[in-house]
Amino acid sequence: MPELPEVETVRRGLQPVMEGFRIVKLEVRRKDLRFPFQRDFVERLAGQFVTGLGRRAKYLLADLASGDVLLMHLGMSGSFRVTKEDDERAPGQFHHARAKDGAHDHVVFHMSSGAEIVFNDPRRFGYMKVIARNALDEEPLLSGLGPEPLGNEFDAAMLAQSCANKKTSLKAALLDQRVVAGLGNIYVCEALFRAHLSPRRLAATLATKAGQRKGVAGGEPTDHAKRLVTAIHAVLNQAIKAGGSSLRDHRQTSGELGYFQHSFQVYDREGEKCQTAGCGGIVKRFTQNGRSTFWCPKCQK
DNA sequence: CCGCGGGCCTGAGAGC
DNA sequence: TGCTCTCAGGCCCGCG
Repeated sequence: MPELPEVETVRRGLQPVMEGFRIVKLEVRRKDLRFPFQRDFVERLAGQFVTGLGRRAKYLLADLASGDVLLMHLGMSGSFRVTKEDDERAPGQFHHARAKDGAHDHVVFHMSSGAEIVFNDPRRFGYMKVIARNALDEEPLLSGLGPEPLGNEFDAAMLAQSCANKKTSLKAALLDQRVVAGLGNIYVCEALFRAHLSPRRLAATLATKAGQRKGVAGGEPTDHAKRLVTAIHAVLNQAIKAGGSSLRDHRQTSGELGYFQHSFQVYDREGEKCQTAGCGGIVKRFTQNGRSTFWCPKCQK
């Protein structure tokens, strides 16, 4: 479930207890998540010093002093919870709460910082994999990813160009991690709403006719493409500031809820009045490529 | 190559 | 209460 803002929130929560510390002990409580763990997974991580914690799209990447990188993905229901081992007996209710879903606590990192970091994932669509840093460029999980939506290289011209030859809807294009990496169903709906663009629109309409024929980078972005990039930036930055969105599973690593869900304007708001000033439309829902789309047919064109 | 639909899992909530 | 059905923030894979 986590999209870029949730993953970034998790990264910021883990960084202070992982970066600059050693993985004293690693518990792996099952043989697989989405994929089986590598045979040497534990031995390559146990005792290792973490030099940095980064993010690429919806992936977390922990750099190790050994030259390996630990790649982590939260799937739909993955989460990390941090507690200090030294205040372990303080919150009695904590142990109580943990016993409740302890069944899905699959991986536990015991850090030299004194932190205990538990990865919980009921649906097990998440996964972890250790890769040599110098083989990162050939890693199939990462190699197809498009630009970071908050990175410098992502702009209207680039978005228009990568949409120019697409035969899908704009909604599907934005969910395609090869076009832009990190958006998911919620933030695509929200960005399209804020840009007043229809999810049904053909993706290729973001480029001018000339740009579509040429298919050249730096070609001709339309005002629509500019508006969309602005909306994507805005919604992601606001969501990160709010600690992400907590619908079902996502929490900050401290256990606190994110609160961007209160700022959704269309997602999960079917039947509500459109929030665009003076619009008066009603938020509708329909299915596109097997996913729910929420939008206002009146002001999104 | 591209786009789509199925499948992977569990749990929450609605309706009966 | 409990059963059945639908749906969920993602992404890999096989098919046409």
